[in-house]
Amino acid sequence: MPHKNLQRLSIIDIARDAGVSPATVSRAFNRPDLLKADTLQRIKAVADEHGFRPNRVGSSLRSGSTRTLGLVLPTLRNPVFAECFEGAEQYAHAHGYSVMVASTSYAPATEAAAVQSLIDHQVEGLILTVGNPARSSTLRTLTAQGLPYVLAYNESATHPFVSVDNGAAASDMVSLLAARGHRRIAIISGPLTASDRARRRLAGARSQARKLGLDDVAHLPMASHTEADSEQLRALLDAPQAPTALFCSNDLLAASVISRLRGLGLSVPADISVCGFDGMTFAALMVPPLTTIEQPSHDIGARACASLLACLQGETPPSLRLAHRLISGGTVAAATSAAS
Amino acid sequence: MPHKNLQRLSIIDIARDAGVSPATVSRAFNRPDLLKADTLQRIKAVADEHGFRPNRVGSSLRSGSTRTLGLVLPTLRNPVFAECFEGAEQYAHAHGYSVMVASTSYAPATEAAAVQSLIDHQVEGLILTVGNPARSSTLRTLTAQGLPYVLAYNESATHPFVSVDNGAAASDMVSLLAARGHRRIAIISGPLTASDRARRRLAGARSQARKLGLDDVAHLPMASHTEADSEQLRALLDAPQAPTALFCSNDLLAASVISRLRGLGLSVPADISVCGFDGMTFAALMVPPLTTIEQPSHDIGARACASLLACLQGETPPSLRLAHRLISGGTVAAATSAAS
DNA sequence: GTGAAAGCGCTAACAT
DNA sequence: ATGTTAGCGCTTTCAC
Repeated sequence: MPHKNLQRLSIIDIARDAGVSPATVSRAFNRPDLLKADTLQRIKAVADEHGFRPNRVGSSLRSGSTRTLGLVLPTLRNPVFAECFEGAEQYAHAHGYSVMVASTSYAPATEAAAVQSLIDHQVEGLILTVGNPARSSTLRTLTAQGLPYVLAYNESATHPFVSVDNGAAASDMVSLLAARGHRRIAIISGPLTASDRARRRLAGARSQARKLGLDDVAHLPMASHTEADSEQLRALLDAPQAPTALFCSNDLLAASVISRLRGLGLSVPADISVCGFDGMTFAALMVPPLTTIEQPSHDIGARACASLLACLQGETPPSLRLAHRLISGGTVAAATSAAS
Repeated sequence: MPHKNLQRLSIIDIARDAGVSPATVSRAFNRPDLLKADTLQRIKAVADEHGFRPNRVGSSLRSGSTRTLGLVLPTLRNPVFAECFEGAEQYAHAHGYSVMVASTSYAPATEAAAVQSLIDHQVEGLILTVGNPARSSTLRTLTAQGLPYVLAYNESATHPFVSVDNGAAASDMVSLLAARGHRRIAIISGPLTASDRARRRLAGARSQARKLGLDDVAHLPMASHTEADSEQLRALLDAPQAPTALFCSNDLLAASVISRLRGLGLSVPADISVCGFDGMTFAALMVPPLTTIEQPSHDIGARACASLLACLQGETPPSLRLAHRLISGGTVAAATSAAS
């Protein structure tokens, strides 16, 4: 049974008890292959007896390696990012790394602080989702420091990333809506300045709408990324030439839109069609299930982690656009005659 | 503009440049009040010029304090736990602490590994949600090590915790159902062995059902915490004396149940009533909104963190049962004549 | 196959 | 108000 060790033991104590030098104890944990079998066994026995485990702080300081990665995400309350975290966490653990997460609430100041805190902790690299890679001072800081990083969800010409092709995905969704007979589509998003992804999705949707000869795509930006405003929705739908389909730039927002529409007395998809983007697990449980674009979030996290670890090996892994998948749920119906 | 500092600077380099001793640079960052204003300013200037920040690994090793807490949760994909994380993270940051999270997937082995990893990182204390506090070997390890910890969501007679009163909350829900005329209620849960919370909720519901003279509460345990099985549901509802209301032990499961019921051709609440437990933000966006018990998850995280920090000060904060709130959504209707 | 010794970056007595 | 010094726990040449 383990002794109560209030005062933590060190490698030196174990060395003394096992009748070896501290260096040998160190080897027992890091390069066990270098030791004679019975030396190793004796050391392990003593260590176990005391419940001893090497202090990573000492180890990190001496070796200059913390084997810890940083992960910076807007919010874990969006299940999409939570999945990404779990993907990254699992991949990291499987490869001997730990991860420290920080959430930024989409605020650049919080983002900068989070990254700084992670750097202070001597993380060896970062995975992050930022508002806009092109304007991110955080990213410039990282480059200046020479600290490896990989973006997740963001796309960029100048920074390494793992994402889906947001433009193509939005385009696919517009094609689906068009195939269902919708010609007047509106995009609902959060603040564009805080999300280049929403901007890319908007651009992709508009371009495809033009290509298919649909009406101009209206854009309704909300103050929040995840909450729709009833008044704005009502105004949009009361106008002449109101859209028959609402394409929301994320699933949480889509759920909010559907809920608000119901408050306005409209039913989805009977009165109006709605779709989202993200493919959070929950979307499939909605009644009816949400029509959306599924992003492989777990994989985005895992692959971003893989890329980052490759960076740490001195490689320069390519940016990745993983496959998205259009999930046809029950919130998009065939367009009927003009609504009012 | 910051120089490119590939080779990280140390306090000694800054000291040399600023013409002071290393100790003074250390004080500039930790006890700035001890320095003469212009010494401080000079040091800060030099540090800024190089983008220097003290290495926390060195600091932790020397001071014996990492100012980092561990947080161990079943899964961040349940938004309830994500909110808890954000509550803890915010509280910790506001008090100068960082947090390392780990998710366990409800697996005891993963839980043990996660805790060990956190201990290796020399966290100063832990907040954790375990399957069953009474049988948790992890908790025994922590006690043996003398490492402070606070449970979140769990209730226990022997371990410090922050939660709601699960039994009372379940009892409230049963009262609501009874008031709506339901006399045959079934509880749907995940595996009970993996969640003492589900067990407490079941016990609370049963006790209240007896008190109100309702029929015996049936219990239908699913293989997963968050996914309902259609066959099991069908069997339950096809039986004579089928329940008119299904009380699910968490919101994710409730959403799954509602979705499966729809697959069986049943509509909620017209054909059958369903309610959940957790109060995840998303529950309010469901159509109709889910009837559930709201737990103050953000607060549970924050208060658990506060309690843990109090432990670190040598205090012994009391366990806390925070207030829950019954949210009457639209998934519970008045019971009609016996279903079939 | 194992030991001795130096030092990673920092802080905390203890001096002055 | 600031400097000197020792050492936190560990890894890593370099010996033997």
